[in-house]
Amino acid sequence: MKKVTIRDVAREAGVSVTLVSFVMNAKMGKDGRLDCPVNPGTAARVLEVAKRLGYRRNNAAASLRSGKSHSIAVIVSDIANPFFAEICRNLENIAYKAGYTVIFASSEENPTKLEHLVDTMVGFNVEGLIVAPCLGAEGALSRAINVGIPTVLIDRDIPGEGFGRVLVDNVDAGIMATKYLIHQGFGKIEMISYKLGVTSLTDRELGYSKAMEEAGLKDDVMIHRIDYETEAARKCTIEIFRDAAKRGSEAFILPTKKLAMYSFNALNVLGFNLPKDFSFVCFDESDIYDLKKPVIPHVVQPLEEIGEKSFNLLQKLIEEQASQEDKVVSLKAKLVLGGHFGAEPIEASF
Amino acid sequence: MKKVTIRDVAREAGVSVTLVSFVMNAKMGKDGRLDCPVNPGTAARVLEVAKRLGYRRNNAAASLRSGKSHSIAVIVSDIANPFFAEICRNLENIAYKAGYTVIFASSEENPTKLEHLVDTMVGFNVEGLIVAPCLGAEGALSRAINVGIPTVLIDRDIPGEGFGRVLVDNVDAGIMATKYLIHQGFGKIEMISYKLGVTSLTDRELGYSKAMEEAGLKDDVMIHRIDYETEAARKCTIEIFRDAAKRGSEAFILPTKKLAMYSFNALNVLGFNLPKDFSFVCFDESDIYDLKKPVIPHVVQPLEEIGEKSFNLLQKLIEEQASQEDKVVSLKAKLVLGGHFGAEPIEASF
DNA sequence: TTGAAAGCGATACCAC
DNA sequence: GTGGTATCGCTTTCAA
Repeated sequence: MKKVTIRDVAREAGVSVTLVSFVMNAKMGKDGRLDCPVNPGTAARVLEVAKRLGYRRNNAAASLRSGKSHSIAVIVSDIANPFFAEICRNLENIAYKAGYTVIFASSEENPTKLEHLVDTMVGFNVEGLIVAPCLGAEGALSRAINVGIPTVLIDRDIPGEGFGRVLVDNVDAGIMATKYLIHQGFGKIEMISYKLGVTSLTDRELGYSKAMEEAGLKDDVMIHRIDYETEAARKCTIEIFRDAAKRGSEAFILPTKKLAMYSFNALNVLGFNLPKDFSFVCFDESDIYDLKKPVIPHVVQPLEEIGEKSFNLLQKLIEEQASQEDKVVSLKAKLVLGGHFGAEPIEASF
Repeated sequence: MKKVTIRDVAREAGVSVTLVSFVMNAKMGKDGRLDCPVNPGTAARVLEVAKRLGYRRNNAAASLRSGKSHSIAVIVSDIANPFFAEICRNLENIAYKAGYTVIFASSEENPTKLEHLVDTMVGFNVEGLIVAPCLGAEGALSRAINVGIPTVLIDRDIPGEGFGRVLVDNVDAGIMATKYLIHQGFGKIEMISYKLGVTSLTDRELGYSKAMEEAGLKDDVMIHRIDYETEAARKCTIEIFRDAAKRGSEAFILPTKKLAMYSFNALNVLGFNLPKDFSFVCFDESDIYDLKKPVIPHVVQPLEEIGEKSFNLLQKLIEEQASQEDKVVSLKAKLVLGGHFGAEPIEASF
């Protein structure tokens, strides 16, 4: 019931605490023996006693003394968002293999909470941070950098020196979605977006506009910007589609999954059908995209790569081996045209 | 760049470390003043210096000394599963309001990893654990209990004394789903499940069998058990439905979202339609359930309640105020028959 | 190979 | 109200 310390183990095994510390921290050499300056017999005894007594190292003490914790923190803006959840999962896997423990936390798009979380994490002596910054995160994250905590930004960019960055090229994603529709023969292509103003969205908008202009469709550019996740936003979407039919719109780009859901709902309510009445290019992943026939084209981000690259970068940063050009990783999104369930997804570049 | 300690603040403010500690831990009283035995002027000076120097408390040190960390750990079996992600989000919200920081981790259904995580968390001096145990978790969790770490089990049950438990009544959920279909006039009702053998699934199977027997349909009970998330499992599902048509089956209960997805896929492949060819009752939540017309009946678990109740129970456990009957919380699942998007979901009890 | 002893940065107890 | 100081459990010299 009460805590077993290194001293208890030392006393019971008849050795010094130093020895116990050595043994407990030794890693297995390739020859299956502990690579530490301890007599194998002694080591074995220590191990046995530690196990018998149920000893567990107190990380707080260890990390207080050593300044290392062998753990990193990942702070996303919403852990319940499958997009982030999947990144977290991959990240955790990679980090685990590298011997790091990952602590997750969710800022819920709340800068105060984010600040609190950063403080807590830094207080835990985590060796680095991977953060999907919410609005207003600059202050807290700059401070983290300033006290020497390596920090990698994912998904959204914010201004600031010293951050590592693993970002998806959202301008390219927007261009790709638009070009695909143009290639399909559509001209009256519109986009529904949020008023939010985060880089991931504004970049997609930019890509859309660019591609339209390049195709000589500048005058047909139409971006509807609705509120972020409110009931009004859902209703607003219905109105957009009601008018769209009158306007003769042919296709829509829905730059987030939620926007796609609002749109499906609108079609349902208005009695429209895909692809008879409109063509869509959606973003992210949804059961619906895959199950519709034909499959709804959707742009997916390389979640696995985001997890992997961000951890690798952070590790380099921690070990102070990151060159200036290592510090920005740009990834490409992919347009998926097929692949419901078992079938291989068909990827396309436009 | 280098770390600012409590001593630096004390020296700079011309007071003792004790004073600084008092001030840094003081909470705001309702009168907007710090409720600690410190001269307000002194306190203000300390606060100012702390801010100017960029002081942050070192949690490792604080928790080493006090044995408290004001943080809890939540370990789920798969953080990328929306079911768990949503629970985590709710949990975090409640805990945050109660002044606790939550650390999330994912065991990836791997008992070794779970053990490692429990050790790390305990090492961080977390004050309690909320765990969705994977298979083989008994050992690690019993040890946690034995060293006095309050632990609450969610989603799945495992044997063992001392755990708090917040579980959904899955037998009831199975009964509810079955009764609904019977009430709709179906008799040839089947279930597709996994070979897995975790309580959440076996209880749903049990509920199904019970309800069928009660309705005098004992001879029609048919449970197909497929492999867990393999390509073979998906294909197997197709065969099940091919045969089902010949057999004259009328309805299916799909006790997880993934099983529902396999089934939708099978219908697609075979050219069957809902509800023309079969009727479904699914589990969990999916964009598809809501968007189909009519909405596909599905059984949902009270995710918010699971988060809330498990934290509350853990807090009681930590404060040693949990009576024996507090330690088991049983929640009911709900059958949702309508409510795509904005509309209020229609709940039914059968 | 082994051990003694000096801290890491807070808190908590006790004096003043 | 304020300050001195003994820990918390571990890692890490440094000597033996």
